[in-house]
Amino acid sequence: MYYELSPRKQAILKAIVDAYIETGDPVGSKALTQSKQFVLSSATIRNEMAELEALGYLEQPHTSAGRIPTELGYRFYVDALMQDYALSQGELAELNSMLKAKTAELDKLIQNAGKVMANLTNYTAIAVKQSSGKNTVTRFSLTLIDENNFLLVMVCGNRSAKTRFVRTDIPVNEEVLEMLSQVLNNFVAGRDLSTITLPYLMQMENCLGQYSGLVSPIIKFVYDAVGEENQRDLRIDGVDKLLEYPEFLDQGKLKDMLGMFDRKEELLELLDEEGTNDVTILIGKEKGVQAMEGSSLVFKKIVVDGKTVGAVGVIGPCRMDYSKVVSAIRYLSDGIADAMHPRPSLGEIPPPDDNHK
Amino acid sequence: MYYELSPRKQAILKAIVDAYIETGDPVGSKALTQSKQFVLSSATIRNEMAELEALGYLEQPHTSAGRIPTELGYRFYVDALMQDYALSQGELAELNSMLKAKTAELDKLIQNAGKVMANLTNYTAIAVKQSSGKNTVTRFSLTLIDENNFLLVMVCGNRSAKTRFVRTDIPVNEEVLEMLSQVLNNFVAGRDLSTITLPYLMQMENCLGQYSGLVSPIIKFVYDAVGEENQRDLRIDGVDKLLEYPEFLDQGKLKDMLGMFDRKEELLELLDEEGTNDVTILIGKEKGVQAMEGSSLVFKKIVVDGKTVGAVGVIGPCRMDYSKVVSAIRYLSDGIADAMHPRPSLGEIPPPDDNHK
DNA sequence: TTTAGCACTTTGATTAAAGGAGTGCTAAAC
DNA sequence: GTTTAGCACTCCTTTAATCAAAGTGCTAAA
Repeated sequence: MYYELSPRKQAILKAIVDAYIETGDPVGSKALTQSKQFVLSSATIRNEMAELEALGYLEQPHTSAGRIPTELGYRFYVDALMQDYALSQGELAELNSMLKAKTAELDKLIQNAGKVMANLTNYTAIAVKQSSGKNTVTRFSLTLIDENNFLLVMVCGNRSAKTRFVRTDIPVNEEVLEMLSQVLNNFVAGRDLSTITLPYLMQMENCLGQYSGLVSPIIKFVYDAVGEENQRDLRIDGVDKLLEYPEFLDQGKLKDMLGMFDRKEELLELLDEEGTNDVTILIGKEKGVQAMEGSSLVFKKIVVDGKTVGAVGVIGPCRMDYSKVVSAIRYLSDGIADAMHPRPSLGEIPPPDDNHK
Repeated sequence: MYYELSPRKQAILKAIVDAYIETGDPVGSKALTQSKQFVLSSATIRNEMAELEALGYLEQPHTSAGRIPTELGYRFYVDALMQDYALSQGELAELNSMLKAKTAELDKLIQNAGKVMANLTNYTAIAVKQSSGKNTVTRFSLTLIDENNFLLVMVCGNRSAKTRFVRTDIPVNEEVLEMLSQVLNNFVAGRDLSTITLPYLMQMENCLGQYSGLVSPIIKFVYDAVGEENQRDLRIDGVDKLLEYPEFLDQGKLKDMLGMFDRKEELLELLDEEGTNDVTILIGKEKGVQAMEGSSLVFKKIVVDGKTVGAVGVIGPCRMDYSKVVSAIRYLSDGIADAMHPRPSLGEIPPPDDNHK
């Protein structure tokens, strides 16, 4: 698809995107000739720009403004034209000081990553602790608190556990809980989380005799817990950075963004983007999310021992300093993975056994 | 301080604040006479307004606009003039549906409280789970996973639970865990979290015989969990609601707010505001926080058994529908407290100082 | 194929004028 | 003494008009 662009067109496109990223003003033919990098007249450049526009890489805000890149233009830029950015000493120092902090705790690392990222790039940062896709329920454990309250613990295959306090109007005791626990384990233990649906859980009701009244709260909690387990913890830092970019002064855009930050699900879906294990760049509405119009999301998964444990990234206007952002994200994501990897020390979560039991 | 206001001045002030809260436009003398509630000419009202301005309750955006309340004006309004707002059927239903969810888990309740609050009031909601300094460990529960792994669950007095996977090189089985659990419960259950220090935990080592090797990961976990439990978790919902109020279109204000939401410490400090146990209203820069200029924070602590376990509130423009907000917050805060500590007639949760086992 | 030249469009900033809202003050009425 | 009608004044907002700047597309020549 891209081969249709002559080297000269590519060079012009690159120059336009670079300039637009830097200034935010539409760039005209004259500005390019003045930058000395082309020995062409503005008229020639105008012709090329007109063709780039016809091909869909550029657009004009209005008849007589300069050109700005379209989503396709940015796409081509990041795929083929963008140069690597070498992080400065100061930037490296900032990133390292965070990574060197003596904690191998993923939560903390990811939390800090967001802050550092927002600070360094001057875009809003996102950081997510991500549970790996396939997960099973290992077992349930019920702990009596008093006759109207017990604690439900759901232990998952990926070494995580969810707890939930359950209040019940039907008095319970150790024996009842034992019984309940067996039924629950028979029904749900060992199953993949995704196969635990509401209708499936309903079947439990029959097995509980006089305690079938307990089933509905429990079903709800199991269902919630399953949902929660699939829910990842998304942090967003530096929301106020959005305001530094005029594209978000339009209050409609800003509202879209803030709404998305609030809801989070949409954002998490975008982060699920499979594919590459390197930095992923989503430009504008590429993935069909309306609220992303005019914005780009750049992120990289954090992979430890072949498992995705989270991701860090940045969200900002399409007119984003991609090369710097990509370098920073790559460095940070890899750095966190490194920090997580070594030293199996006390109290840490052990690496997953291939089989237990 | 307030006695200097004649009843008529108070009525006029109230009418102005009410009108301004509703429309957001400065209100002039004519508008008040047209509202039929005063049998006075606009000239008389103008005189009163001029005096109210001299006293510091009103101000004019410019020479020939109407008047708007000053911070002092709002203060007097909420302290003395504001009428109670009766929540509508629909609003009550919304609040109740959240409270009725059969979970006594504070985290979830507070999480949902924020969402419901933002939705109901149309202002940005804040919800904080505040560990009261005083929290106790109710009990421990150990669940075997396989001979080298078990799950440690710590149940706290304030209805929260922490879990941790423990891997051990010393093979364990149900009996060992039972024994461990007893030792743990003897040592730690019922104690205030703040009294659980590292040296104290170390003493456990002696009681465990051949399993004393297990103690160190457990100690680390308990210690971590205690720390985590003391951390306050501030959630902010409905940030995009800010954009519905023209006072935040001024991008400076908006940036201040978003910055404050990002940092959180400042906000947490404001929430620490002691004093009343009812709804607290902070207007503008009253507490010396620059970023709060033009904004108000309304919140109420959630108190269970005399202990503050969190708070819910709302943040928005000074021109806020205080009466509705206050009603909603009061209802929700009390409702959560109830849900955490249901009526004793059901004989449910024993007060935390009760003996355990 | 490239370029110089030029007419054309659109934006943004500036200015001027008109309209509106609300006030403060004065003097008269209650 | 209080209240009110009347009126001049101030300041904001909107609209329209003008002007300069920026950038383009097109044509014709190099």
